[in-house]
Amino acid sequence: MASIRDVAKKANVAACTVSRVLNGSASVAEETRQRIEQAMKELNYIPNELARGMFKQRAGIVAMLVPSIRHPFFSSLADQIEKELYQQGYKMMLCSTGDDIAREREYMKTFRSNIVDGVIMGVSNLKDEEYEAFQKPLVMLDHKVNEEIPVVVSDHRTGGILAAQKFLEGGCRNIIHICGLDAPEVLSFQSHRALEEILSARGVQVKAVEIKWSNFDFDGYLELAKMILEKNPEIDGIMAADLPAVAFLKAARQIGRKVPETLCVVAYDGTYVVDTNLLDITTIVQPVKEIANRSIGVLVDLLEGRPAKPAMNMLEVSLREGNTTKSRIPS
Amino acid sequence: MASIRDVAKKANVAACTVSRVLNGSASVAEETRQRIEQAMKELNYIPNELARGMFKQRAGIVAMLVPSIRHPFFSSLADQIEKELYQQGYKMMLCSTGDDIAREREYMKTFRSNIVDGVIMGVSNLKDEEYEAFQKPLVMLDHKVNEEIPVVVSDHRTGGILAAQKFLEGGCRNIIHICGLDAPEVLSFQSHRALEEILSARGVQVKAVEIKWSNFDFDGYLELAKMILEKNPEIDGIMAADLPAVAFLKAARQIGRKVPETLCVVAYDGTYVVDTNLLDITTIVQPVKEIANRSIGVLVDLLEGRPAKPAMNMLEVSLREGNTTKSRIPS
DNA sequence: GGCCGCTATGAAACATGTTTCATAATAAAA
DNA sequence: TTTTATTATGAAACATGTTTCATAGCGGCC
Repeated sequence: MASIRDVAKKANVAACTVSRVLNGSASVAEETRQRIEQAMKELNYIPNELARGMFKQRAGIVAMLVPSIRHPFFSSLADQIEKELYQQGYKMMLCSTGDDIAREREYMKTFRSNIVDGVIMGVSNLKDEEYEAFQKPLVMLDHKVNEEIPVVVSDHRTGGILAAQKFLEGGCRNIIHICGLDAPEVLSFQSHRALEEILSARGVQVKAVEIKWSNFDFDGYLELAKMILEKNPEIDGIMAADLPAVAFLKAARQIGRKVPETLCVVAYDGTYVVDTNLLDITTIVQPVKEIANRSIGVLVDLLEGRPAKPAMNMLEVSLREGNTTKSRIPS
Repeated sequence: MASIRDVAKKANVAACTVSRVLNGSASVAEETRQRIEQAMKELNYIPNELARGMFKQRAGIVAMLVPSIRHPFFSSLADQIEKELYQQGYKMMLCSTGDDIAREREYMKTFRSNIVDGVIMGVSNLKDEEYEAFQKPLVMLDHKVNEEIPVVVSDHRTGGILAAQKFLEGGCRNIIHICGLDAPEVLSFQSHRALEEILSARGVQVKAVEIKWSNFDFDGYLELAKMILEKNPEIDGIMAADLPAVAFLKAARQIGRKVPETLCVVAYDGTYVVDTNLLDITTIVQPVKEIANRSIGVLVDLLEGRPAKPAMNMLEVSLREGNTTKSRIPS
């Protein structure tokens, strides 16, 4: 690999002059510049980004940590994030934890070693102190650590409210909510709070069933869905992420439950998984593009020393009405 | 950020001694070691991987370039690749081109600048010379450049043959194959060749319709599918990647075509998209795990200077029979 | 003619961790 | 006791690109 000094030697100048040509950082005589450019071409020279990054204290890479890369929500989000980063001149390092805490901790440690400039945390199972001790710019998704570390989050409370309305309109009395792990900092749990608040007030039962996001396996979801529906025939409403929601629809069909007549289903996320379904699924849609845009906006501002935006970034969700819920109950 | 010299100063030793403790590369007196470890802890020291990589000429990162990160096949593959890389001590940089040649070229240039050690190419729209000129270890997926650059590929020919048999069993006479861009180096096109070879010999029509993998949008596929089915009522067989295959199933239902009675559908890839469908879809399954395993195996051998395996790595596909094809035609 | 200021360029230092070579000190062998 | 081997450690060089500071050359101005 040709280095800047090889180029310098070939062009009969000092290394610093080559550097000046590379960066346009100072004036170089036209004749010298041409000689240097010629030498670079002949040696097929490409500057070593590691060395550059060492000096600049910048790697040009942002890490994103998610529970699973193939999960449709996270792969859609990573896709958008990579596009945003590309536009801002950064590359994306994408890592998954499989919801394994040790792995999350290990990756966080790696990220501190100057190999990335900042991190988007799409998973957060460590203790708050561990995020606070992280000395680089960090953007948390769906998880509030403190007033300092920026968070980007969908308005899950509204998501819960919109879903609750659908269940009420459908006359449902027993709802199951398939959700992520419960923890006060996990903001997506707000949807559950809202759901419970509204529905309990009307005497509707709401039960949470927790599952992990990683290592998702559709057949597992399907079995779970069948079991739940068979053991609890009184269940008449389901809220779940796209994939488990679809599993419930498939299970319902297999055991002969009519949707939406005797079972209302609301999917949560709005990835392409709901689009591919033969049914038109009622869905709470998270604004993936805006989440990516805001996350990278906030992170890059931090990285490049621009004034910090507010730490809390809440983005609107929307309801897409399908026919897995009833529009109005005949009274 | 504390550097190795700060640690050295605090522990009253030279930097090289700290380095020896870090790497266990030479003997250090027990008492000195403890003093150094203490200093590292107090300073919250983490070695700078950029500097390390510069010396070692190794970044510890492998790039993967795909047309789209959210495409289910590529996100599943990237997921497995990341897991394999993790086990081998590498991190994954995941980049997408959106099938844009300029972007692919730009990323390839970036990858040469020592920021990654090697590349897995899940997309390949450049000229062969450009891959040949790339001076780092490279593994191509589904694309043979020459006898030197390693390729990992599914046995698409067998995939085509298996599908052809299903169409013959179902008595289909007019097949449409939705496929990627035609190019002699794109090995996935072998499935089309096989399909055509076998079916033409039996007087069955086969037509290829080319689409791009990136920026896939299910509604677009759905429109395309409807248009094709409506304009060509004679079509009675479809082979397509999971997502467009599902689009055809949805389109068929919307315009009242019976599957499999009057339309046989074979999906190609076998991602979770086929699992989520309410129908049990006949599918040619690519061995994603093996592709990831083999790709990283070959790449890491190259990176670590182990003897090269054969350049061509062909992996078996399998057929998963569902009920979107007919098992046997009543004669 | 002498001083000012600008352009072009190089030498050297720096970013950080690693390695080679040299040296001192101690232990073992003769 | 002297020689040899071994252990522990540091100084300096290296990997590569960037920046600061110094210097030389040249045109313009009074």
